Amino acid sequence: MATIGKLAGVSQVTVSRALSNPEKVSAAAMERIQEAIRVTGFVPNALAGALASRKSCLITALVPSITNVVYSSLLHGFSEIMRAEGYQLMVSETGFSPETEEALIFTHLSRRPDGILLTGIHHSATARRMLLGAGIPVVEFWDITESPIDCCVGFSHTESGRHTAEMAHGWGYRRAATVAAGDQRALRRRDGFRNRFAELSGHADIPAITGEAGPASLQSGRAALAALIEDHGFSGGVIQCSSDQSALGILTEARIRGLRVPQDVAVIGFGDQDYAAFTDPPLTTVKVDRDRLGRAAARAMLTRFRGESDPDRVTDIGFELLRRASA
Amino acid sequence: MATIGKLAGVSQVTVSRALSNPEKVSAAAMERIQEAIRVTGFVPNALAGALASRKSCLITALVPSITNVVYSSLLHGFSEIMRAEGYQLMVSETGFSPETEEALIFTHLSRRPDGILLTGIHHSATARRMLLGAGIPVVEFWDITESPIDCCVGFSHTESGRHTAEMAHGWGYRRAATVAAGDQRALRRRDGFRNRFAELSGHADIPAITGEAGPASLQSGRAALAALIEDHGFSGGVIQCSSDQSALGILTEARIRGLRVPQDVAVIGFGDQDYAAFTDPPLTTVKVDRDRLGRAAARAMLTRFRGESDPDRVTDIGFELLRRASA
DNA sequence: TTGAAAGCGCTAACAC
DNA sequence: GTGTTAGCGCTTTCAA
Repeated sequence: MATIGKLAGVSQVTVSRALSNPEKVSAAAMERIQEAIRVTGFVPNALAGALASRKSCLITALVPSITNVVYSSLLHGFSEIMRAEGYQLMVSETGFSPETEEALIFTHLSRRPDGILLTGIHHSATARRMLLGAGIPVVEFWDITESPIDCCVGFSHTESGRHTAEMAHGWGYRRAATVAAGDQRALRRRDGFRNRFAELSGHADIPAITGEAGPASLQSGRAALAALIEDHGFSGGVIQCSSDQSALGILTEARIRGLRVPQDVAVIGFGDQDYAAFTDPPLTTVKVDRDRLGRAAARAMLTRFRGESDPDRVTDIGFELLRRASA
Repeated sequence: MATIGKLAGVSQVTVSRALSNPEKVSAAAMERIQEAIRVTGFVPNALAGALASRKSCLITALVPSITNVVYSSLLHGFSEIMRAEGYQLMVSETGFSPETEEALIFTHLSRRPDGILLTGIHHSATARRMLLGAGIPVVEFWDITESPIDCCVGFSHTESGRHTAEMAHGWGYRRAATVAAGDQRALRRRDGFRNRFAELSGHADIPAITGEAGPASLQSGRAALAALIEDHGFSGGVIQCSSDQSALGILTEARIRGLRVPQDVAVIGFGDQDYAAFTDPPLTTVKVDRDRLGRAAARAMLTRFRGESDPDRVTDIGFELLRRASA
């Protein structure tokens, strides 16, 4: 900046102002400064700027996995809004591990972000302490709780499971099974479903296949149906899956085994992936408006930046069970 | 750090050393420092550290879209290795737009990353100038060229199209069509295919449906087959698609129209998404080892950090046509 | 409208 | 092993 200033015949401070408060610089000086910038290819150092102004224009996000469309599409919507406001996003993957999350929160906080976005509402005690100590907006998304660190926007996973059970029971299903990935939220959807379906149907024996924490794959869905039939004596009914991926696997395995969907096996997925409407048969699934969620999370953060008093701490964006032909 | 020092009875510099060169600090001092850190919940300021040391431990990446598994899985592999070496990743989406890319390169460079990762080999002149001026490693991935900015790792899209044409012709197909998204690389795969297939079959009329730049969707695939049949009089043969997504759309539309795959319509996708082996029929598709690509890109960058002389400028990781039942 | 001075929180180079 | 000094490249006051 000093160099630019020399070239333009002004001081370094004026260059700084030209970049951040253009209206406070005379047109003549402005022109010479811009010319000097063009000639030199000057790129300001945002690190120094952030250090001096205590504003990094950086938002940090932690998600379990970026290859999972559920999270990446959320980040997409979120970052789109934040970028329009001048904020950049730094993302890391926790791989569904609380320990990794804790370590990453420390690393991220050391970059002095203006805000932080976290997945889910369960964080280690140390993590909570660091977050609180950082004194920046924290938004937890994809789940809700009455006691967020700062604020949260999402929906109740337990409720989505319960609702799925009620609808399935309403459609006449009397037998059920569940296939879930091992992560916190998938398990709560599963439990919500099992408890409610048991209440309604009077059958407490609802076979459950539980995978590892981590992304469910089509393969794991296929294996799950095989296990359900061969190891658990599952002989028909509705299967609640924790993702559309595993639901697609079940559809595939069912076809290979000559089972009719939904007559012999009915399938309900979760996520409403873009292919869900085009599987054979089309997948009945729980849809969460991820675009809206991403935007709501961005709005919550921006509201906090503006320092508005008494902003909403918890935003429930709900879910919707889309009935298609698979159940 | 000064506060920590005071609590531990040492100077601020010793605290700094305790964190970055623990071996240069006495065990006694170390212990008191760590205790003070624990008590205060101190999180060092990486911004200030980066400013002073001219090393940000930040890698910046630009991809067209993070919701596209092709790119996100690459980032996943890349960041995994980089994180193990102490580097964090900042990602932004260009949305397939060169203008956006240029603007983002400027923004990213202002954060003084230690290296930058770009998608593809086509960048604006201004972008190239900025990149060169930054004096940091630049790795371009997902494509190759003889004249990278710094280095590139990927494969030849034209060649993958040509190879697909040769194989399809070898399998006995004599008629073809293409369905491509509008981005640079999809178009080169398409052109490679069309040129080679025309040479081999002697039929120069290969109907081509070209979409917008941006992610192809299942829907666009369905629409493409409809257009092929209704507008282009396509009456059978093999269809080369620029993604598995659109290929799945074609499979879907074919089933709805009562067309047999591959007898009436044969389909070849691109990407080998995780569901490709499980569609009905399983999808013949071009596979690129994305994990390997991500790792190769990371290795290229790390090699440059070590300042090794004469590192490989271009790494071709190739591709593979997986024949399944759809063609 | 512009500039001078101070300082953001750290690391690098040197002394002790 | 530890401390002192001098910046890193900006923004923020304050004064002119």
